[in-house]
Amino acid sequence: MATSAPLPRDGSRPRGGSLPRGQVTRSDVARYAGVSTAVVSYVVNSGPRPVAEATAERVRDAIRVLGYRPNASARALRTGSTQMLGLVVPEIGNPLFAEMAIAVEQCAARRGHAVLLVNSESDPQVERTLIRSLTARQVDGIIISTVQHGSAVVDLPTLGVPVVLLNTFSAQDGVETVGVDAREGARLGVEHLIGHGHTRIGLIIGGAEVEAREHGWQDATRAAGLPDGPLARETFTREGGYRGALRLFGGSDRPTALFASSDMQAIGALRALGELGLRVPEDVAVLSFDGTDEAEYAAPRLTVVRQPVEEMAEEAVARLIDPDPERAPHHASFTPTLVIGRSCGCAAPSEGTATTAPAATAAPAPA
Amino acid sequence: MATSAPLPRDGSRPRGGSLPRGQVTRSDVARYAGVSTAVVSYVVNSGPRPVAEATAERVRDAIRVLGYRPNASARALRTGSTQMLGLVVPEIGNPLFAEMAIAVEQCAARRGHAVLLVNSESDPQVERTLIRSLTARQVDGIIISTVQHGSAVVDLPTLGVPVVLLNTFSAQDGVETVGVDAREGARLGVEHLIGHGHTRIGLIIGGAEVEAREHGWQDATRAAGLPDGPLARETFTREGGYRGALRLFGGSDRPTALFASSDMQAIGALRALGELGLRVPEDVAVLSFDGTDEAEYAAPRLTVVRQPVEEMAEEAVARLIDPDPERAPHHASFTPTLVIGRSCGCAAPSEGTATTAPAATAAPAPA
DNA sequence: CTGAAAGCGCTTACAG
DNA sequence: CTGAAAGCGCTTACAG
Repeated sequence: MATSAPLPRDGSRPRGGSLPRGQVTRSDVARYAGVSTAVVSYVVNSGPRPVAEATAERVRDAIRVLGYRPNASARALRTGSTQMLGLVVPEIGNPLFAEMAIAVEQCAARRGHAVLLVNSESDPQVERTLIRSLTARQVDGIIISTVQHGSAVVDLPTLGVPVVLLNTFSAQDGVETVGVDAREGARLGVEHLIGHGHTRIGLIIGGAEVEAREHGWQDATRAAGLPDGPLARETFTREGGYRGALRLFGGSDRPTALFASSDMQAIGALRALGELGLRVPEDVAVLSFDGTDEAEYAAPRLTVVRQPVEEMAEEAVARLIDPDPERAPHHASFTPTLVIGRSCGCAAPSEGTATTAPAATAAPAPA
Repeated sequence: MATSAPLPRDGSRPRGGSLPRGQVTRSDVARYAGVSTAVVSYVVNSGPRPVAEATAERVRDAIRVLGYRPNASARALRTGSTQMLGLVVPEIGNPLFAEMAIAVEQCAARRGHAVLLVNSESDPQVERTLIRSLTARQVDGIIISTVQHGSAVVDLPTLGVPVVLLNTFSAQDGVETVGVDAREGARLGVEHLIGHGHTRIGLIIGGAEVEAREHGWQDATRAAGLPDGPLARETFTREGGYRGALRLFGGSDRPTALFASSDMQAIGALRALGELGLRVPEDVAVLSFDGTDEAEYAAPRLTVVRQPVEEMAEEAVARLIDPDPERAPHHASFTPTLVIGRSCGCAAPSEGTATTAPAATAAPAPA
């Protein structure tokens, strides 16, 4: 009735004795409990067949005594699911992506999935290789947070595994996408600066292509009847922000406010402004896009347009793990919110109680 | 000669045709190339048997045409190795651990291993669960960066998988450990502050237990014949540093310098000092332990005792992947270095060229 | 140099 | 409620 002893392949497995050494398999458990291996599976997985309580108890005892742990590789091979998700980020050193990785990992963990994290360092070639290696590892789905907005990251459909693009501003053909309404977010932020009386607002942004945050910045200034401010294209890093701010504010005809497309750039800009002898917010108001923890501890605390990172991560994970077969791939757009700090010139909202959460939160923008 | 067509288990596999749909297996490749499945393996793995060049070429063609990708779960089941490493960090939101995760991932990738990253949020209970779940996923080894310095994280030997403790200050019984010489690092930093003429140097540190950084701080002050400065125990976070600094510097008899046990705490302290109306470095000199990117962009730039994160990660990964069977588990201690910024009161070393690397680096401390 | 076959540890129809 | 058996996709002695 019990299955036969496992055949040693190289002499390293035990030949006798009741407590097997080395990896304990379900067949050891079956033998110890005096049941078939199928029953062990039924108990471990609570199904798909019912098991008499007395039998189940014997199996659970055996599992405890032997210290049995199911082999995930075998299970994955059999079921076709590894219960793993891949996450591709462009740079984990950027707190925005670090926070995103945390959020994704926690959402996935709640659903019993682990996360294989890879870091492309913003290199499209590396990104492609990493995505391929993730599929080779049989992940059940891949979340890609890419810097390559316009371009096709990789030939997604040939991947043979569900993909969702996270941190993408707009819909893309045939791919699930999740992102923030960056245009509206930028508009909201710049509008706030205009509300403080600024009429010349610089922009630091990335890449070469015109994207949503630049449009939002224009939307706000044009709606107020103002001319476009000056603009600097730099990488989404502290250094990029530093260089951009030196350029925008180093001359005589400088703007009185800055909208930075990322917290990292704003942090770099703060240093540049300090070196130029400009005070924030007295001489230059600063507002940035992202809303990471680091921005909260910048000096002065940054006023930010906050991306709802947790919600976005949750959506991406949910779509991968519980896809809606009814629906074609679509784009989920999240609404960013304004979080007031000190860098925009508002009165300090929570001076002296910096240990708690962000201060005022503006109402979500109208759809 | 070619193996038979795969048997569909549920009708989803193809019944005929030369180009299989769904997952392409090595048996499809074998059939297409007119060889046995063994030969496909030999080609894919470049061994263990030699293959005639013409045959190998046919196999490579078949692989290309069919888009074959080996199934990692099957390979793992057969070989007993997943080519995956687990990495446990206490909080990925702390840039020190984010940088460590990047370094580990890159070292592992160079050796063909992927990294399963999990985040315990400094909860020992969660940490235990995560470690167990990592072993259940058959990782080849686990790198644990824990906050639980003194205590046994988990019953490591029963895990049945190699473990190295990263970011540990001292040796531990029967476990591989890798860490920085924190005592010497702290001594080095505090000595530097004393060199600036400070005689009363506060310390912000974590946890409840006395550890290496506290000893190093004492070593330096006592060696200079100074009394111990005041001390605040807080979490290793920006908030912890903020609270600690308010306590240490909020009274009348305040120190003139601060040694923070982590960059995060120093960042929080900078805010507190600002709110107290104290200038850095004029009124209070600040120096911290870690040396993350964020510290470089603090205002003012922090002078830090830098942990060689990349080297430590490399060592940890190497020990896991290429263990030395000759040697008993031991502790690898790395030497930290002093990196001068502006917060300690030194003349600014690279003002205006902040886009490049850190400035002066002190010689490594004597062994 | 190449192939037939066993087996890694699981899950799950199928038959009792 | 329980068991015998097939099969997931690989690798690798073993035999030719």
